Amino acid sequence: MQEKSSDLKTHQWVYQLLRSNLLCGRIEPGKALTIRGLAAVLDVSPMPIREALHRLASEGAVEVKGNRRMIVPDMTAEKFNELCELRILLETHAAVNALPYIETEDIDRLEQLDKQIDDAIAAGNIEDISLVNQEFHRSLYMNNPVQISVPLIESLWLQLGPFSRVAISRLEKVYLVDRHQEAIAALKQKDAEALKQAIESDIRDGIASIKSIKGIHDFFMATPEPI
Amino acid sequence: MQEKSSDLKTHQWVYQLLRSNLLCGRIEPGKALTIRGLAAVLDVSPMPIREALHRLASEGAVEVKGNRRMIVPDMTAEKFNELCELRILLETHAAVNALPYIETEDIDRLEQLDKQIDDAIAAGNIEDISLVNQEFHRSLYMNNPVQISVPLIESLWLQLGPFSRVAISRLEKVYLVDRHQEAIAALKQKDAEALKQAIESDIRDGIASIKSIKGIHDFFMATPEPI
DNA sequence: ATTGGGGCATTGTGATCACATTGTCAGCGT
DNA sequence: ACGCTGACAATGTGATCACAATGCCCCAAT
Repeated sequence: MQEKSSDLKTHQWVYQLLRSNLLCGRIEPGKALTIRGLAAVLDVSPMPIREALHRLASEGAVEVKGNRRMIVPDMTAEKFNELCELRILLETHAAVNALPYIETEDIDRLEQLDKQIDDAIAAGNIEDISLVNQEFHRSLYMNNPVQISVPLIESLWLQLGPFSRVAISRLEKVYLVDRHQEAIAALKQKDAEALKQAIESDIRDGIASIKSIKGIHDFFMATPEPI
Repeated sequence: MQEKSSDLKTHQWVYQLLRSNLLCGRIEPGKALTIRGLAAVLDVSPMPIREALHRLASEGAVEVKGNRRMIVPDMTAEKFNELCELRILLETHAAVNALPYIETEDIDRLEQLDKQIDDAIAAGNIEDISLVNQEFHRSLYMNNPVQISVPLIESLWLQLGPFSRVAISRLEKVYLVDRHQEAIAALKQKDAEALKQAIESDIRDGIASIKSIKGIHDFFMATPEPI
């Protein structure tokens, strides 16, 4: 567990902590979260936990069940498809709209991040793969000074995160056609259509590899597993 | 001010109250919101206000400035364009994905809502126009049992709401090609492409009428008004 | 008259407490 | 042995309090 940075409000620290743990899947779907429980673990009062948890709930990262329980939502096949479709819609839009603002130093940073992803894949560090991959996408989209879409995209990531981890951990090997290289090439050529295709392919590759997992249907709650 | 329904948590009541006031533009851009101030007005403790305000902040409806002040964000021309583009992306997607689930009784409800909009326009009730129009769109998209996109769309509405009101109030007359009728016709025929076109045209009509307002640039903060 | 400083008011934050509601489980009755 | 009931534990919620930080404003000094 990371130390709390001193110039950060407690509720922000809690939020970022929970958020990053959800994004990289360290908190699993179905996990129950209680205010007092987390307060005891993190050694703060229940108040900042409430704030963080409610914010995550409003972003769809946790689900408030009935009147008492908060859990990390289970994934269904339909939800998964919809989340991926929305990722493609929003992220291709965000990428194309960031394109005019890309400088060479931004491309350098993206190449550096892509290298970090390769390292994480080589090391088999699933949590780093998720986090650095998200950082790659985010630092691409953030070049657009008008930031409306990134929070929406991150909401999708939050909902996909916990499930992705359990899914990816079932992959024997994370193969990747390097769509990030295609995206970087498109950035260098200022080719919006190629960039859009690269981002969409990148996302679809992830979907395809998850769907190729044997027994993946066991992880979808709403899809009754075949006998 | 509406009475608090008894089976509603206080913070939910506050949230919905602020939210609907933002959506219909009853709270203007630049308006400063303080926890204690609202607590005094609504006669509740500061705690549920904090919750509601922070949630609205995470949805982009209010902006936390520096360390102390919370204000309703000002609109810029660039933000406005991006918000509208994202509305088109997400809402056409949501409409098309809701199409398979539309029953005849759903269409009845939509026609009823469309009629309410006409009444509100005839009465010149700007707040009702906004609220009922949003209800029309929402009740269309909500037919899809997989609800991921609606919260994202509502976040866009929240950011557009306060600005729309001051803009629409400058329209001498709210003319409307009735795109809702086109949408309803597309629903009846189960024509996805026509539905998509109707929704996109509906949104673009709104943009066009706002952009046609003389002196509209005075409302965009980032566009310096001519001397 | 203008400007800088100091004190007061206001604000957000977080801890603690009190309370209502709900889940859980032991113990009793059948 | 099974089911119901009542009490206790746990949980979310909201109010109140204390505190630090920031803004504001009046007053004094130049």
